[in-house]
Amino acid sequence: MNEIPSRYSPKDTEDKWYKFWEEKNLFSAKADPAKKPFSIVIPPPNVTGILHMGHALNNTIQDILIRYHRMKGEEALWMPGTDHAGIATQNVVEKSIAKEGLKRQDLGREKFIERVWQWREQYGSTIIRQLKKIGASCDWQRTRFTMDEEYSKAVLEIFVRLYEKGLIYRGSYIINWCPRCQTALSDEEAPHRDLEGNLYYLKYPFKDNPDEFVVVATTRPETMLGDTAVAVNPKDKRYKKHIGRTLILPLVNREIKIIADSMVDMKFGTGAVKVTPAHDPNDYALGKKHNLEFVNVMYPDGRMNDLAGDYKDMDRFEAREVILEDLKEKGLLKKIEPHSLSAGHCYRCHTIIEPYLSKQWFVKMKPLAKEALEVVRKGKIKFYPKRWTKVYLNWMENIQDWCISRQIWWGHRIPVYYCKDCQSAGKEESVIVSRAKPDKCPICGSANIYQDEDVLDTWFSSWLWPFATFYWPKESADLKYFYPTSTLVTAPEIIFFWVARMIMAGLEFMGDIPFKDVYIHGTVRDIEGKKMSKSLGNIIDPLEIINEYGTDALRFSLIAITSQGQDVFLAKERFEQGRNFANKIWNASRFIMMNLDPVQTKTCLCEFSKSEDLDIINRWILSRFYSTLKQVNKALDGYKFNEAINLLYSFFWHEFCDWYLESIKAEIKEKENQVVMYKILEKFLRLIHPFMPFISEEIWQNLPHKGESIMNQALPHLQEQLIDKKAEKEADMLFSVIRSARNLRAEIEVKPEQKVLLSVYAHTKAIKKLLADNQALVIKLSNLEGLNLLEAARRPEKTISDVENKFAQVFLHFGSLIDIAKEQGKIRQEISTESKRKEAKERMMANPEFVKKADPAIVENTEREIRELEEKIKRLEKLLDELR
RNA sequence: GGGCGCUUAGCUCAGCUGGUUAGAGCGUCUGAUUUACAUUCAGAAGGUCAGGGGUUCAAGUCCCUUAGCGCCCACCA
Repeated sequence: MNEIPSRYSPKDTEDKWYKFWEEKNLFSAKADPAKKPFSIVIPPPNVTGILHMGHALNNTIQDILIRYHRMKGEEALWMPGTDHAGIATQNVVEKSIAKEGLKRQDLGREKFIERVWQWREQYGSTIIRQLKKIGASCDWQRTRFTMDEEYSKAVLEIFVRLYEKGLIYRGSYIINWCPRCQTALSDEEAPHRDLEGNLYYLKYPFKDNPDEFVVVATTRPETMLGDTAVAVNPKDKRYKKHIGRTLILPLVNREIKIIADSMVDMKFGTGAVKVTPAHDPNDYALGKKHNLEFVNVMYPDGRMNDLAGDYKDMDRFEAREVILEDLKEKGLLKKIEPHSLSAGHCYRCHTIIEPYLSKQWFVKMKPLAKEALEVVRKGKIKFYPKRWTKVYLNWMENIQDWCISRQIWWGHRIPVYYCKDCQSAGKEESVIVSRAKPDKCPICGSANIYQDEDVLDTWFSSWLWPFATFYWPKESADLKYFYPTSTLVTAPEIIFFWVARMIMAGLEFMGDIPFKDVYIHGTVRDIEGKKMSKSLGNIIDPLEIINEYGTDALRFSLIAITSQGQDVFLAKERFEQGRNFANKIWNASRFIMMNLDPVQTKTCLCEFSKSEDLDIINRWILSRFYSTLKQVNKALDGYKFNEAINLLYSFFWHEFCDWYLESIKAEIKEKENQVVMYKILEKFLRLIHPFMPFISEEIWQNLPHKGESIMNQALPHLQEQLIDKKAEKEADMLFSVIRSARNLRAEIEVKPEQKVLLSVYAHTKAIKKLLADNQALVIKLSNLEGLNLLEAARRPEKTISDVENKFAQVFLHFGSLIDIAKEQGKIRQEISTESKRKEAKERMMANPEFVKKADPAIVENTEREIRELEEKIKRLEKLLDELR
């Protein structure tokens, strides 16, 4: 066994085991009525995606849950797949063809979409390969894509059903328009960001008196070209007399009226607001109400159009500057004030959104939201951490209709057709909503029909993910078995986009919630708290970490620093802890394997069923293992991953390695040591496997074992009878004497190789017996020449004492005379600290309220502590006396 | 304008339903290398739990408040 290298090398093991798991088909899940289902649908990454730390965290958490439940004996399905990510993907492919000097319009719709599919063939599996690198145990044979034929059918089905139910409508409204992507966006896709801008005060002259003005304030002066009114509050004394008068809109010389509406805030700006119904949602409402003209002055790409007169073809921001210049020249720019405002930004390209009037398709959300609110309010769906519940409810309560049409090519084309003949006959626009392309117009019978050019919002397909991945609307045994899924693991950014909508879709189309628990993890940030992004250059690439430290190290460290739902501040050095831990597991296992008699691994622990059959150290470590197991289970069931992994870490390193293996080292060939160390290692590997799948498999395969892979073994079964609090206490006592000895050695700088004599006066007979029974252990671990158990509480000559030990007075024999003053100082210090503690406790006891109201166990505890402190102080005083 | 989170050791953070002397990792300091692991071991130093007020027998923990940092939502022209 000497050929096992002394360092764990992830590169030699990871790909090997991943391939093995795949070949053995160990990730696959089937509906099995005999087992409890556990299912997770992956938040489908964009096909354009490459793995970042957020993915690494998100998918590590899911993999831990899946592996954990699989090993618990449940039928665990992790449904993988990718999202076609309409705008993002189209942008990427547009960039790629731009290298050939092409625009998508040059290719035409069909050819362009062909190119996107080609692109997907070539690069679309990158993210999947990368997920495999982090150990994700998805059922890859089920991998879905939101543009798959079956999936697309589900998307159209949903559209048609919602339309038939009257929940989808088409209409002209002010929507969020990205002039760069040239498409409408939903409100969620246009997050507001603060901007430092200006408030411009413009003078609009009266028609009947050009020397008289109304001053309006605006942040977007370029939209003035589309003004069709000026509004004032009817209660505003300043303007009351002007209501109904006509103004001449400067630069365009359009006549516009002053109208009155209570919506106008008298306190803002001048109290008079220019009304641009085609370029502002508020103004749109005013326009509708007051029957104003809607003048759209921009092209879809953000340049001014022919209604903008001289400003035609200028970009909107260029036009702003020129318009201001021109107004200034005419003396119509009264002043400019700095003004901070916020504006929507395209979530794909960060361009400032233009509120834009256009005809789009919408989903009525209020009816869908009703039940989605109920299921969360009633706790049928639970958020972890809980606080996200409120965020969800708040959004759902104020839900707005959802703009679902996008003016791009890549996506599910809207299943709506129009009849050209009807249109040219000037009839009401005929809308044919159909799952398949109709042959002829149902009204006029003409075959001259065409499909709506728009595609659907990507999220309109994502919200079906928990059931469309099971080939809904077909009924299948899998859908029945695995739906509703168990847990959804995602990031907070995605609650509105996806989580909320999945809940609505699930309830509407499946008649049931899509998942029971929603675990929201934090955002991965850099060490300064900034979001990791390419443009900031602060990315830590998970693949680089895997390369340098190993996947298990990556997973360990990510999980260890992620407390429930808090953002993760990441520095590269954090992965050293994971790497070191993997190495520790490796070396402890290596040590065990080098000393393992394979015959003994067949021995059942139950041979030592009576506790006295095992020595204290073995009883202790077994108890500690099962206590840890119990706590880990509890932590995982409550989604406290960091707690679970920290428990495993400190158990293995600080208890199993530092104390247990060191304790049994000299007698490692003893049968009981052989059996216990082997059993614990093997069980520990199973327990750590969900967190660190590769190293656990590698070692487990090299240990004597039954079964083909650790990943389909059962989790260690909790053996309550082996949790032995008495053994834990006794081991603590032994360790504390050993620690005392080590401290004293350090205090007087005894050379490590120098053996010294230790005298101990145990506070109770039980402790004395324990020490007597385990002399060899204490001697070994403190490097003593002997252990002298004292009959009386008297200081032996030329010794120093450990004043802090709770269980015994510990004296280290020191060859020459000791520094009496120092020893006295130490003791006095301790007497003083302990006296203060005792006084504090006595004050508590003297308080009748405490005795009356506190938990009796606490009171009893306090009393006991006072007694113990009293005894300790007495002992210390005696020690001090003896020094005189 | 609302809402949420954070403030605990030099750094990054745990700390659950209030109850022993508040913990970890990293870093620092002392010592150790024929011994499974220097990616290691033994030990040490380091904290008025952001400030103020309150509730309670008892507050890092619950409530109020102030300040700083961060995030989310909102039709502030």
